[in-house]
Amino acid sequence: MIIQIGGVVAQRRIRPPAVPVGCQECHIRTKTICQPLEGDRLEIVERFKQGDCVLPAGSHLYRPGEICTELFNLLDGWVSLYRITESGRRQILDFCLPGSFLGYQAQLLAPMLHGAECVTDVAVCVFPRQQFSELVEKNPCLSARLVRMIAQDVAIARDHLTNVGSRTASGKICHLLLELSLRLRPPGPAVGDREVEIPLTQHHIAEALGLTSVYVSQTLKQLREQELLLFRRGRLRILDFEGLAKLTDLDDLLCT
Amino acid sequence: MIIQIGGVVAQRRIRPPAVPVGCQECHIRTKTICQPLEGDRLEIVERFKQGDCVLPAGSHLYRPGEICTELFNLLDGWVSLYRITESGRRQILDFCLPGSFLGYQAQLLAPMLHGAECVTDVAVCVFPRQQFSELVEKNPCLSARLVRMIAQDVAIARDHLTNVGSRTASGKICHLLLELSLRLRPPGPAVGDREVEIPLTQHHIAEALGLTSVYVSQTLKQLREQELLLFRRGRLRILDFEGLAKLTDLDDLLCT
DNA sequence: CGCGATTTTGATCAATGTCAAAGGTGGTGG
DNA sequence: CCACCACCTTTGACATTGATCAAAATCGCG
Repeated sequence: MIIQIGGVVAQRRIRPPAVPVGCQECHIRTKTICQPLEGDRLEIVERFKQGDCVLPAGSHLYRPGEICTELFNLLDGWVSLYRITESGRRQILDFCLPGSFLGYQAQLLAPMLHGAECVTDVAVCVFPRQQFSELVEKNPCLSARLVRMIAQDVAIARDHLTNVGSRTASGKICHLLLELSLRLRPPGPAVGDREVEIPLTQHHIAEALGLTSVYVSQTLKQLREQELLLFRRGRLRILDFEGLAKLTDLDDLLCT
Repeated sequence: MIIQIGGVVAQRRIRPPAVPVGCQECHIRTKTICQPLEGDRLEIVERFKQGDCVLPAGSHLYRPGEICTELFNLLDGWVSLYRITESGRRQILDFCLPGSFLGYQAQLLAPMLHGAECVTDVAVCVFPRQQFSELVEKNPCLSARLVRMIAQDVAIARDHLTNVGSRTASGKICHLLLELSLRLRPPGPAVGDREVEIPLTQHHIAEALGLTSVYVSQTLKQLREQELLLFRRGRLRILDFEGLAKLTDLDDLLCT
């Protein structure tokens, strides 16, 4: 079943989002909460699941302060998690890639502490929020998986905090882009100068790092001139991996 | 049993740390991981626990990159969690109060991603790390509790990220101090102008907010002159709650 | 071709960092 | 009880990073 949610405002469309046919064929199964379920046991989530849903870039899965009645497995596309401060500034907390489990928070049924906006066109698999605690309680393996996923979120949030709190603008930008490029190609030490697709606006980068988009533009220019990296129109090319390593601690990136 | 750990360098001693006699009498029992265990069932952790330990201010429970063989329940005192960047700067991630459960991370047995340093003299209750996963698996109620505690850590880390990424220096300082004062007196709307003890150095505040300690000093002076708040020698007095509310979003604070 | 969104550029300004030195404070030992 | 010392805080002058404002250039798309 395909269900429909939320707003409009389409923008960044890389390719049509892919929706798998069933949990068995789901390409993100091993990355998300469903990972511990094998073979027959996949039915547990298959029956629980509400349906799939495709959303255009710019639409919101949920907004901060809102009561949200679903939980989401990101199947395809990029989503940004964000908060809005009293002054109206928007702080992006994280960029989520396929396999992310979105919408969980300590007080499950309370108003959302953050929002989730589609950066690109997106496909999600939707769970009902109400019965989720029950599902987890009945399946201890899911709860172990949940702990690990959330603990990972802590590590990521702290990594971003460290980045935003203690690096200079160019350091922040390099760290963020490197982090994303590593998340996109997890395995091995293969770090050539190949390109990766990072469908973000300079404005997105600015909002994630607590900078202005014009300063991001200027800093990216410098990085280009220093032949460290090249980021244009959603494509990142890493020119000098060694040089970047000095600017931004790679250790962090490897262990998150 | 009292066991001994770690370094020296005593400094900020408010009062001697309190170590409870047994889990039954433990004053932080309901705040930490042990919360779901009642009556007889407390034995589960009582048998598991390795012992208690008192540490002087300035000593480390564990350092980043280190293999740590314990997990800690903070019984008394304040602890800072921090990371060190390639440039040597230290970013404080959080200040932990009694009841915090310290040292858990996604890859339990991997080197620690952050360090934990005692801000004041501290008392902790020590768990062995090796068998912890097993303990949790055998007791589903603990795993549910663990999920909630870690999810809370995510919310806190994101709150700090928002603070550091999107507020001005005075906004950051107010937010941090207000957050801490609310954590110290959780219940009700009682917010007089009474004092709270916040045993932090201006340097601690600077390291948590990505500022310099001299700028923290200057900004605190301004806040004093604007009669918003008064922070001196580890004591915070809130002078103008309304005024502060405009500078720093209180909603966040209430829901974390 | 024309429009909205994004990126770039240049000029100027404000916030925060850096450096250096002087006061305070509390703890310790004589 | 006093003197000293380490650490913490304050102050002032100055340097730098990054923000702001405004306008032009570019891009993607219909």
